[in-house]
Amino acid sequence: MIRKRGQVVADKILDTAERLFFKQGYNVTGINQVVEEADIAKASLYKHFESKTDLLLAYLQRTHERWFDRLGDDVNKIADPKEKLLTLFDYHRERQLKNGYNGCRFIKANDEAGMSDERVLAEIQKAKQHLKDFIAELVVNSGHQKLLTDKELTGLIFMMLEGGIVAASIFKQADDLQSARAIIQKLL
Amino acid sequence: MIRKRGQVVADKILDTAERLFFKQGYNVTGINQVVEEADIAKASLYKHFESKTDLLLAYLQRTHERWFDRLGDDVNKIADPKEKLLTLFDYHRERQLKNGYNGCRFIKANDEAGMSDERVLAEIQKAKQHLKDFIAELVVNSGHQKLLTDKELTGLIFMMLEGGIVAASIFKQADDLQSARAIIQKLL
DNA sequence: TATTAAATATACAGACTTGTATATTTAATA
DNA sequence: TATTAAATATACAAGTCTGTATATTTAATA
Repeated sequence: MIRKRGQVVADKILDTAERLFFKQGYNVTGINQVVEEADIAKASLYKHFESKTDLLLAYLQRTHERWFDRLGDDVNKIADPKEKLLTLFDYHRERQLKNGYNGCRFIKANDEAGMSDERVLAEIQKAKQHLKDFIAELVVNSGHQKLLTDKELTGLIFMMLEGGIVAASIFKQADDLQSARAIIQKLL
Repeated sequence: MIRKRGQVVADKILDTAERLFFKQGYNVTGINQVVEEADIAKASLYKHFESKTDLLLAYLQRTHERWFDRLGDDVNKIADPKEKLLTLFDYHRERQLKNGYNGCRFIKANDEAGMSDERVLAEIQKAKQHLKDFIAELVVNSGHQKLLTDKELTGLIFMMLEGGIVAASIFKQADDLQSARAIIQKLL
C-alpha cells in the first residue's frame, strides 16, 4: 500500500493534538504548540483542518474509532457472557493506568468545549451513546439473575464506568473501578 | 450586622466568576470579562485575589461550603435512614435541572485546571472525599440488607452520582440519575 | 524531464491574555 | 471635619491566540 504524503502529515498533526489535548487540555493548547511539536508547517495544519475546532472534531472521531476497536478486541477474546461485561471494568482500569489517570477524553472535551460548540457535543454524545448501546447488548446476552432489569443493569454499568473514570482522574488511582467490577459480579 | 465594603466587592467578583467559570469554563473566561460583568475595577479584583488561580480556588472553596450546606439541609429534613441515601439522587437531579445540565463544578475544574495546578487538584479532592465520607456515614446508619458491604455500597452510590452527573451534562437530561435512585432503592 | 500538488518557512494582522502602575474618587472611621 | 482605607478609571507591558498571506522548496506523477 502506497502511503500518501498528506496522510503522514495529517497523522502527525492528529497524534500531537491528541497527546496535547488530552494531557494539557484543549483550551490551553495553542495551534502554534501543535505545529511546533508535530514538526510541520502551520499552513499544512490549516490545509488539513479548517479550524482548531475541526481539529478537535477529527481527534474525537479518531479516538471514538480506536477506543471501540480496542474494546471490541478485548471483549471478543472472552467467551463467557458475564465475563464480557466484567472485562469492561478491566479495560477502563487498564487504560487509566496506562495514561496516568487522565480521565476520559470525551468527558474532558465536553467540559472544555461541549457547551460552546454543538458539533463537539454531538460527537461526544455519539461516542457515549455507542458505549451505552454496546453495554446494553452485552447485558441482554449475559443471562444475569434479573435482580435488576436489563435497562437498569445497563444504566448501572454505564454510570459506574463513567463515575469510576472520573474518580480515577480526581484521586489518581483506579481502586473504584476495581471495586465496581466486584460489585457488578455480585449482581450478575 | 455591618456589611463591609470589601465584602460586597469580593462577593460580586465571586458571584460573577462562579457564573462564568461554570457556564463557559475557566480557561475561556478572561479576567477582563469577570471585571466587566461584576462591574468592579480590575485593581479591586487583584486586591482581593492574588491571581486568577486564587480566584478559582476561592470559587471552589465557596462552592464546596455552599453545596454541602444545602445537601445537609435536605438530608436533615428526612428521618428514614434509607430515604436519606435516596435523597442524594434527588438533590443531584434537582441541581442538574436547575442549572441547565451543566454538570459538576469540581469535575469541570478538574478537567480544566486540575492537571496543571496541584492546589486546584487538592481542593477538588477534598470536596469529593467529603462527599464520599458523607455517603459512607449514611450507609453505615442505613440498615441496608447487606447484599453489598458498607464499603461497596458507598463506592457504588458515589460512582453512580458522579456517573449520573456526567451523563446528565452530556445527554442534557437527568434520566440516569432517576434510574440510579430506583436501582439503589432495590439494593437497600 | 516537465508539470502539478503538497509541504515548507516566514511574516503578519488583529484581537485577546494576565497582571501592573498611577492617579483619582469614594466612603467609613476617629 | 480630618484621616485613612477601599474602590475606581485608565493606560500599559509583554506575551499569546487563531488564522491568513506570500514566496519557496520538495516530491510525486504524466
